[in-house]
Amino acid sequence: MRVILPDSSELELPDGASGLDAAAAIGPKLAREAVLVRVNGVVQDLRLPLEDGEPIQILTTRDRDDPDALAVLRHSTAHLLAEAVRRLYPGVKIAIGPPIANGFYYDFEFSEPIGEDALQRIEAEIGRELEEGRSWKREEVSGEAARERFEAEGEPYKVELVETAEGDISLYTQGEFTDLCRGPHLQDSGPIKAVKLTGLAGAYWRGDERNTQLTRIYGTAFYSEADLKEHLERLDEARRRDHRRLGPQLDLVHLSDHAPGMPFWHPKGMVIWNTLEDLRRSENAKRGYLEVKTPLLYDVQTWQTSGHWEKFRDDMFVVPYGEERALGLKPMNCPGHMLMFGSALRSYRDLPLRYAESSTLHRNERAGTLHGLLRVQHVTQDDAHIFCTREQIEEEIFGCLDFAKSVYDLFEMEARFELSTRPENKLGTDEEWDFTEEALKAALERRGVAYELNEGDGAFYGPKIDLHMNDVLGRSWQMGTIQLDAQMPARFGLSYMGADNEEHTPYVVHRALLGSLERFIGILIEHYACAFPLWLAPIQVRIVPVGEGHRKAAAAVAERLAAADIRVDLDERDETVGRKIRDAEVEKVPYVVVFGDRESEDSLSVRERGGAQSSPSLHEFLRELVAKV
RNA sequence: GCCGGAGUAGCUCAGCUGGUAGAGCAGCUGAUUUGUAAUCAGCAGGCCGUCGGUUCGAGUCCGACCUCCGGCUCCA
Repeated sequence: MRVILPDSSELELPDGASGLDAAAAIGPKLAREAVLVRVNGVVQDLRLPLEDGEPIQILTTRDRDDPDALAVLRHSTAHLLAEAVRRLYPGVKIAIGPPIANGFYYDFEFSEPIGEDALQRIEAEIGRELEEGRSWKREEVSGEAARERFEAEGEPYKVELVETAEGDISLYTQGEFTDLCRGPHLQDSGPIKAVKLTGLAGAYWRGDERNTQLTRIYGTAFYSEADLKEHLERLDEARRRDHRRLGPQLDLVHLSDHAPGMPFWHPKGMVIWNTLEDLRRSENAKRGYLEVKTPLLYDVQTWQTSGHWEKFRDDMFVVPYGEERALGLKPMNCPGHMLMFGSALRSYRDLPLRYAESSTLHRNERAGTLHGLLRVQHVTQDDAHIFCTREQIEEEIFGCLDFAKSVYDLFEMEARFELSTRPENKLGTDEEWDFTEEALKAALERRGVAYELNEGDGAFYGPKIDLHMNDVLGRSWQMGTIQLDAQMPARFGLSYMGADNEEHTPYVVHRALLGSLERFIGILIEHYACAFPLWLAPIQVRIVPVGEGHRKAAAAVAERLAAADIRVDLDERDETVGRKIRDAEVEKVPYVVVFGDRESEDSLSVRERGGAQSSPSLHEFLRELVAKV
C-alpha cells in the first residue's frame, strides 16, 4: 500500500504497516523521535495500522508547539497521574482525565480529603514513574468485558462510562494501571520531560452539581524543561496584565469588602467609563435608538409577570416595602421597557421602536462566583430593546450585528460569535423556532461574521447570538448578546395595531453590545495592558517642566492643550526629569512634553509612550492630537 | 453553593517550633533645581480580615463568619 507524505511524495509500505513502520521507512531518527501519526488530519497511535492512499504526517518530539502533539503528551501524563494517585491512595476511585488547553486534569474520588501539600508527593511519584519508564499498550475489548473488569477493580465511574459507551471499547495499560480511554497515547513515557501539577479543585461528576463532587487535579506537561519554564513565564506575564492588578495600580478602579462585587470607579477610571458612555450614546443616536430611563425598583409582581421571579428570585436583591409588599432591585431592564411600550397604544407605524438604556442593574450572585470586574454584582449594560414585527426581525438582527462589529473593530478586538438554538424546555412551536433561528442565521451570514453553533443553548424564549472574548488567562467571558424574544411581550400583554386593523404581539430583540460596561472595561484593560489608545487614555498628555523656572511656560502649554479638550496634566513635583518620565511611562501616558530652556512654542520636545521623540511646534502637536482623538 | 488555598503598613512581601511586629516602594518633611524609565537624607505609618476559644502569653494553635485567589456549578 502507499501513503502520501506531507511533501506530496508517496511512500510504499507493506499492507497493515503502522505509523511507526512508516517513520522507520523514512529514517531511524524519525522513528526514534516519533510520538504520533496524523492520518488525514486525525491523530492516532503510532502502532495502529495505516490505510492505503491516506495522507499521513509523523509528529515528533520536535513538534513541541503542535496542539495534537502536546495534547497526547498531556493525556498520557494524566494517566501517569492516575497511576501515581492509585499507588499513593489505595481505594481511590478514578473518573476521567482529559487533556485541556495548556495541560490536563484527572478527577478522583478520595476517601479522605486531600490538601495542596499532597500535590508534591504525587508529583514526586510521577517522577519515579518517569524514571522507571512506562509504555502504553492498547487493547480493544467488548463493552461487557470492560464492564466486568472495572467492576472487579471497584471503579464505579469507569463502569458508568462503559455502560453509556457504544460498541467496542479501547483500554490503555501502562505499568499496573489500565484505563478506559479512546486514546491516542504515546508509545512510552520517554518524551515526557517536564511535568508540573498546578492545582486542586472540586468538580462535579459529569459537570452536574447534583452529582458527587470529585477532586480534580490539574497539571501540565511539556517535551522539554525549557518549554515548561517558558509556559510559567508566560503565565507570570499574563498575571501582570490582569485587570485586577492593573486597575488599582493605575488608579482606575478598586473593589472593597464594603460593597462586594461593586466597583469603586476612580476619576481616571471614570474618564474611560464616560468615554464609553459617550460612544454608546452617539452611536445609538445614529442608529435610531431612543434613550430612556426606567426605575431601579419594581414590585415583585412585575418580576412574576416577566418570569424572572420563578427562575432568579434567589439572585435578586429584594427590599421590603410597607407591610405587605416587596420591591426587587432590577437585574435587567427588559420589564421596564415592556411597561414603557405598554403605556400607550402602538401602531405598526411606530415599529421598529428601539429603546436604549444604560442604567444600573444589581444581581445577587452566588458566593464564589465574583471575579474582579468580569463578574460583578453592580452591572451596567449598554442595553436596548427593539420592538418589531415578524418581518423586521432579520433586518434588526443584522443592524445589531453590524453595530457590534463596528464597535469591536474600533477597539481592535476580535469577539467570537456564537449562535444558540432552541433548548429542550422551550416555549413556542417548532415552526416558530425554525423561522427565528433562520432569521438569525441569515443575518449572521449576510453580515459575513463567522460563528459557532451552540445547539440547544438558547434562552427558553428564543434563539440568541452571544459575543465572547477571553481574558488574559484564557478564560472565556460573554460580552455582548443579541436575543430574540417571542414570549415576554405576550406575558406583559403588549400589542400593536397592524396594517390589517388587527392587534398583534410584537417581537422583541434584547441586545447589549459591549455587554456589561464593568466587564468590558476589565477586558479592555487587559487587551491594552492599560496602554490605551489616545482617545481612551485617562491622561493624554503630561507636561514635564525641567526646572522650577519652567513651570510657568509649561503651565501655559498645558492650558493651550486643555483648551482644545485634550486631557493634560502638569508634573510639578520636585523630581528629576528622568523620574517624571519614568512615572509617566509606568502610568502609560501616551505623550510626555518636556519643557525647559531648549523648548518654545515653535519647538516642543514630545516623547511618545515607548520612547520615540520629536520636536513639533505647539500648533503641529495640537493638530496631530486632535486628529488622533 | 461546593472543593482547595490566602488575608500582616496605601502597594509588594518577610515574620521558624506561641514570647514586645519588619523590609522595599509609595506617603510626609528637608536638602537638591534637575534634560527623556527611579537624586539624597530623615520622619511617620499596624484592631496582623472580623468574632469567639485554647494558653501565663496568640500575627503564629483551634472554631465560626467575611472577603479575595485557583477551579466546579450557576450566569436572566
